[in-house]
Amino acid sequence: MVTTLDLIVGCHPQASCLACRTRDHSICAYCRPEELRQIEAMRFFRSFEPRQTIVMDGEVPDFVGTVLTGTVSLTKIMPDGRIQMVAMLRPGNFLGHPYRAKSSYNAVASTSVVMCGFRRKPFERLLRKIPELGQGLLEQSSNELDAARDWMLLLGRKTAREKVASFLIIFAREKVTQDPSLMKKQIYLDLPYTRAEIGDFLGLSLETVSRQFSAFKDDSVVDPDGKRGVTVVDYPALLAETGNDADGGWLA
Amino acid sequence: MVTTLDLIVGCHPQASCLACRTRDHSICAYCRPEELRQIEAMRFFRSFEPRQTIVMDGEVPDFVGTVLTGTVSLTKIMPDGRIQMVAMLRPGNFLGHPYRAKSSYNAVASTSVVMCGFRRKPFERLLRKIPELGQGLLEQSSNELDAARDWMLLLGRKTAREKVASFLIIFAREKVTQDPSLMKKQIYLDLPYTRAEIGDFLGLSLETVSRQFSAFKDDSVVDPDGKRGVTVVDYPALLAETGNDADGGWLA
DNA sequence: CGCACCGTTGAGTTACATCAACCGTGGTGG
DNA sequence: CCACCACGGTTGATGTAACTCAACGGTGCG
Repeated sequence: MVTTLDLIVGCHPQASCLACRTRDHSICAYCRPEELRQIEAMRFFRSFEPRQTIVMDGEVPDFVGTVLTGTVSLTKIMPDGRIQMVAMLRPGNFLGHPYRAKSSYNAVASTSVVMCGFRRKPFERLLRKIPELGQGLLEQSSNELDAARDWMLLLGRKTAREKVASFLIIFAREKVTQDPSLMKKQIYLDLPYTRAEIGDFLGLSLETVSRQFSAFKDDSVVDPDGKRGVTVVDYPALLAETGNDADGGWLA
Repeated sequence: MVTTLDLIVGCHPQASCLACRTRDHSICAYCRPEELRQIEAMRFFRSFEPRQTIVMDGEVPDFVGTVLTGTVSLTKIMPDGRIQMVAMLRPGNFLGHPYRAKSSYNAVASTSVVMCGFRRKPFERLLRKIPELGQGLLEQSSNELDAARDWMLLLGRKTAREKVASFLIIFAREKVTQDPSLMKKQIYLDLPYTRAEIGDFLGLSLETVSRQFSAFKDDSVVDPDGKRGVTVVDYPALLAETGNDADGGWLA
């Protein structure tokens, strides 16, 4: 029997991880069929609704896992309520730190999310048995570190305009790398965030985010639809507004 | 024969890694004497002068390694010259990403630095042979990721005053954890940075950094000596100025 | 219908950057 | 030896980018 979840995930839970669409971009990338079978025996799927919190800051999560579909956002909150987003996990990315007890951030599903999870302790055992998993985990961690550092440059030194351009480029580039011909066409993006959340992402108020969107619209660079949709009208122009040189950063 | 380098490092190069003072906080922490012997055979020491650059952005470094003494700063530079520091490596921390070619930041020695290094390729081979090294590396990476995320909250959401307080607390806490009685005493800090560099650290101009130092002096919280030295007069007060709740972050 | 939520836009404020002057220190070379 | 300069730190005056407060419109939902 094929369930909705199966369709979303792209494989039947009882089928092999071999069929998993996101495997190549996940911690399982280096695993061979033999190891995948061991992993398969312990994994389970969990799905989350938009705005549902997955892990709370300070909490000891009993599960870790890979995002299969949707977007998970990691945020930090100051005692007085100021919020900063500190990571955006997309399909293939891993949530949780093995060997670490408390979480140091909130993890919230920004869209509908399906994850391939493991209970923490058994996963740690698995990790000791399968060094390839460790390599995958290290690679994930290094990628996130790179992203975090690009993000730090953005937060510390970029103008509001550059921040918003950089934000949009992250999503646009994802599509452009899939289909390079898009670079010269219009690119429609369905952002997983509200203006307020984009503000939390960029260290801006929601009003300035909105104003920058309007400014780019006036300059015929992007065309927001008043909701979460934006179409990038002039990709090269937008890229030039980020303050980076051509290939700069993120998931580069 | 014991050289100056030996004294700094705390062990003779020809002696065992067992004598290494920073081993417990490094990627070697999980290695057993047998593995340490393998590592020993490949490591070499390198020292750097203050302000000497270790790796350049875009360059392919042929060496990776652990900081033994001093402070190494990782910075990113925008095409127009804006600078943001993105990591501060202290003794025990690892510089470089195995399996990654190009560096995505500049690494500069902020003080005199001694590193325990490896050529990149042989290190990658070592890494495959010794899974414990991988675990150490993963832990380092996770720690840096945590630090980077605290830093992102700082850059995105904190005021100049909170930023400077947080900056000072990083160094003060290091001493306090060594000797908790210091918490109620005056703590002298020899910062490895100029005001301009602190600005690059915090995403501020050097002038506002200076002004915040003066403001804290007026409030009898710290007492800068006009150079790189500062004595923290009231540690709890400084802590309260960071905007975090008591235990908040960094190398916590 | 009424309400909650999201986005936009305007007016006024402010925290920080920028520009600029000044001081103390240490190094260098005449 | 001292004149000179480069460098780091401090402080003041001024400008401005972004925040805050506030009002208003559209959309979806109970």
